[in-house]
Amino acid sequence: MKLSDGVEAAIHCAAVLAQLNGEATLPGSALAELHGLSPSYLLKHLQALTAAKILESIPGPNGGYRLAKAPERISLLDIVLAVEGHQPAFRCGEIRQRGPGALEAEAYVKPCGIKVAMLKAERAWRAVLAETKLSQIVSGYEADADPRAVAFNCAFIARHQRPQGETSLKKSK
Amino acid sequence: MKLSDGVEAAIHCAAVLAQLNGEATLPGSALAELHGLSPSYLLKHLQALTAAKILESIPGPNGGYRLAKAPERISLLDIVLAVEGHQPAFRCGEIRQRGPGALEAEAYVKPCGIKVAMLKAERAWRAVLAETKLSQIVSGYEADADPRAVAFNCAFIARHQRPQGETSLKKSK
DNA sequence: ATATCCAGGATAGAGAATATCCACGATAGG
DNA sequence: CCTATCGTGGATATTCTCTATCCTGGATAT
Repeated sequence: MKLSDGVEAAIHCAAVLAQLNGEATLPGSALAELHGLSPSYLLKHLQALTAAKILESIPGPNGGYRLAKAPERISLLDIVLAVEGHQPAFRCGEIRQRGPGALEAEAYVKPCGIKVAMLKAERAWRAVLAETKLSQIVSGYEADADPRAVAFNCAFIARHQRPQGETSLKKSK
Repeated sequence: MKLSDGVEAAIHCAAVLAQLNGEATLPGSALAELHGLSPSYLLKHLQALTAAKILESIPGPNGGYRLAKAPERISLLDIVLAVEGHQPAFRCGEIRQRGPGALEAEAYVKPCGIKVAMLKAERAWRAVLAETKLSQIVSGYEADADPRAVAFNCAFIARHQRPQGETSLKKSK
């Protein structure tokens, strides 16, 4: 069992976008550069997050990505499901209905006990992810990470973010 | 994210072996036939369970598999880890150490907050699996499954199990 | 000795995840 | 109106794991 690598990248990106000012956006290429990831591949995951209404995308020059809602309302589960899909990790193949001794399909009204137990464990996993919000990740980062890393991140965001709404400040460089 | 199919087969097999009498064993080929699975492939998973000390194997004619300990002392987590390996589902790629603002490795003493959150969720998943014992799966099966299926299973086991310890009863067929 | 069974390595094949590329539509700015 | 920038989405190649099978060798009861 393995979560796809895209999950990690997606959470990191969402955490960065949570630090933008107001309606500002950040282009996908900047997110890729900041994390040292391939732009072409990262865009796929950003699109998945956009389709899941976690991010918003603004096309055109001065466009980019931003969060679609407050970081307190985005959970890690939202992000994981957007990237990984909604299928449970345990897929019951109904082995009990195979082999000699198999009965008609109608005989299997009660769900397989093994499936029930596995899905119960998965619900516990999802519950923890659901109560962990993006805002907690961000404040944890700002509190625990090396101040130099935080400062660099902050400056990088300030340098690349695009203010939205009106034609306003000129980018200094 | 997806659990390998072997997990489902392994749990079913363990549940069947839990229904054996005393020290009796059941050959891997019988387990494969009972579940309608390929013997060659199922053996791989049975070997993994044996290596994890969940099953015991007896070589030679009259040999086979049996549980290595009481079903109350075998959890679903034991089986899942034996088949899937002990690596967590979320592997932190230390994305935070990549990209332009990366610092020296010594600057990252505190673990990544994202990793911590993901592993916490995984611990919750494992905790539920750890407290679900094979004995519960078996009694749940005997209580909920179609009586005909239970009877067939029981008869199949009686027909194929191999009593151990002494040269005793002759198999009727 | 022989037949039965498990152990474990070698080896394909299938399918998913990873990684790129390109044509297209949208939009801000000149 | 033209152009440069940016996201969308499809097509494609590559890599890797899981799935599945086979075969040799070792152990053991008859």
